[in-house]
Amino acid sequence: MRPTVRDVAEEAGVSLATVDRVLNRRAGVREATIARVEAAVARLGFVRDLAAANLAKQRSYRFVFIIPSGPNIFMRTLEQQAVEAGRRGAALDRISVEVVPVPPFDGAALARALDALDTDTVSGVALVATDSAPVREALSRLHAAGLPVVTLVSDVPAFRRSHYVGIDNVAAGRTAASLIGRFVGGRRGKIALVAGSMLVRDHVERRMGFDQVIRAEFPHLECLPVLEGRDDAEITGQVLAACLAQQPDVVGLYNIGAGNRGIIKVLSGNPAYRQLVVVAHELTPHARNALREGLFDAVIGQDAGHEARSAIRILKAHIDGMPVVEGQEHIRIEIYLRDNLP
Amino acid sequence: MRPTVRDVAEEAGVSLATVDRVLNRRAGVREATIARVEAAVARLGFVRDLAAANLAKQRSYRFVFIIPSGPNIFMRTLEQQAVEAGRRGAALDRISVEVVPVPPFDGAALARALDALDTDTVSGVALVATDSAPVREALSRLHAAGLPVVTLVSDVPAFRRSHYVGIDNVAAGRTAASLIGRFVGGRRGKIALVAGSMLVRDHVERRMGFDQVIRAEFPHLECLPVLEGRDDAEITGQVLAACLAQQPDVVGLYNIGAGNRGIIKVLSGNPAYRQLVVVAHELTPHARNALREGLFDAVIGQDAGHEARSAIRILKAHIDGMPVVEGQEHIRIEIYLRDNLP
DNA sequence: AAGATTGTGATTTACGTACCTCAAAATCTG
DNA sequence: CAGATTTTGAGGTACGTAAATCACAATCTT
Repeated sequence: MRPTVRDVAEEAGVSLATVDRVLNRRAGVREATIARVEAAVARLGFVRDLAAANLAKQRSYRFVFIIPSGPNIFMRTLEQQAVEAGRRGAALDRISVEVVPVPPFDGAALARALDALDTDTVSGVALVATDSAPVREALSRLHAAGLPVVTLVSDVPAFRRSHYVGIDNVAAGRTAASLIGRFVGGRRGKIALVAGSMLVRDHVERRMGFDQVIRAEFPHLECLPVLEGRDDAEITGQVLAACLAQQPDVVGLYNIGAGNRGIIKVLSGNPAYRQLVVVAHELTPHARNALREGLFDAVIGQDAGHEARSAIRILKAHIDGMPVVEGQEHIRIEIYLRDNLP
Repeated sequence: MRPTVRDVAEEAGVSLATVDRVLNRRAGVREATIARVEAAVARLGFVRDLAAANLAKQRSYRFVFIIPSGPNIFMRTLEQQAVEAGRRGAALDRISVEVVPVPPFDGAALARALDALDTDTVSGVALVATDSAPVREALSRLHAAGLPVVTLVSDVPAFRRSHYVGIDNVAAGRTAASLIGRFVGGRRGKIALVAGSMLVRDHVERRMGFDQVIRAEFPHLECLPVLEGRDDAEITGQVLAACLAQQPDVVGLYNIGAGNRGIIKVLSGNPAYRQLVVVAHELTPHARNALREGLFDAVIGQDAGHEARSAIRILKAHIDGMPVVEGQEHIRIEIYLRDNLP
């Protein structure tokens, strides 16, 4: 049988109340006594039964997810997964999840949303970060209030948040470059790059990683300046169409951000574009179709459901003072070809 | 506040004891009363608090993982992850995990191990299945005894087990073929295939998927007969070396099973072999090095930690009568290039 | 109709921890 | 050494469910 607090009390030769004071770091216990209790805990290998503890504590967790609004399908999936994970968590643990939408690429709006949070009733925050000064300040305020903060998908400097949940975007960019470079197969030419905005870290980092590898390993390829599509299918389509019309020797295309629908529309509009090696992000239904039809050659994905669940687990672990299981929370760079579509 | 059994009792106009009988499907309640209680449950949206229930029940879960012994690093990782997940589970839920080693590729031994399980004290079984008649029969016996059974990595026919935790091996084979086909870049030639044994389903399925895609999409490539390395580095190395020495026009290599060490030794022994496009399975330290050095071109992986945790969650869900969260338990086919190594 | 069987209710204890109160003991202060 | 203060002990209640006991009523047997 597992040892209980009673066993610890007996082993340490103190009362149950004292063990309780030590375990819950309440004041009013002499150093020497604390040491005795801790020794007993160690000797018995006592581990607090979290289920029973939470039952007694009647603790509940109120988590807020701040996610960009708009048609970005990945963000919508993330939102939906967060809500669903919350619904499920409500049954087992006492978790509730609320989603607060904010306009995309708008640091000021995000900062306002952060400042509007009631730090007394909210127990943790997960957000897709736009990396700007007001956001960083707002995060510092949350940190000061003792709220755990998790960044999703796109990060901010490490000391502003408790944890980052998302892929390594530099590595994702490198991967995209490697795939395009190898799939192009020795031909020389230019590569078109489309991002949402250079105001979000994830896009900046992907671009960086991409550049690195192209320069180092595929010097016969050349990256064109990054187009900005604001993660909007319309705009993305327009800027890409203009670029392709103007540049004759494009052999590859890397869509760093969202707006795959716009890309697909342009590509399927001109048979010549089928030759292009295309890599995009996020396995949305559109991207999946494009892969199946050979319009896209690879898609780099990340598991929105995993990220939502992971964020919740991490916030909860921070509050409970439990360690985070790194292996479980690491978000992988997924590569999809036509052949491993789930 | 969440409704409790008391609320349900009041709402249904019956006593707590009756509610308890209905909820736990105990005998001695009239149909009409059962219906009334169930209506009340539905009306209030009552969900039993599993933590409290397990606390009261003093229920504990004893899970047995049956994993092939031997030097196969992936299997060793799986074992270690299972033990670790069990250690962690001991604190929260009351989970214990034991690992039973069996000789690899030995259906009779596996069947004996299954039959040796004490179905009274074991609450669930996870196994890496060798697919043979005695194993299928032993699984049927476990099923009859009411034990949930999860297959890991390699499957058996669906009605013999409760759930399969692992990648879609046919798709994995297709993915390998697609990568090799595209990386070869139009050259024509032969592809060497090395598996552990054609007695395990995962290897058979990978091979099938691989063949499919090569035939359909890369007709200029030809698959050589499958070599069997018994997931052993020594043997794998020997059969591969012999094959390569004999076949002059091999352009690609797919290692379906383990024994990457043997492959690497052969490849690094002859500079000419550096030209080969090589795809292997499982991101072991050796495979990782080989990727980094360009000896391997891609590695197809699966997350052993995820699989171990997933198996435990699924077994527990079966016992608790809770639904399985498919999205969470789906094991992805991971593709690793030099650039997205974690 | 007496006895057996079955359905139901009321009540209690238990699980392991948190947290509260009140009193007693130990230690410190002057 | 008295008085003040800090530390410790004893005991209780609570969390939400499981499960047991006992009592009684309703229904069925013969």
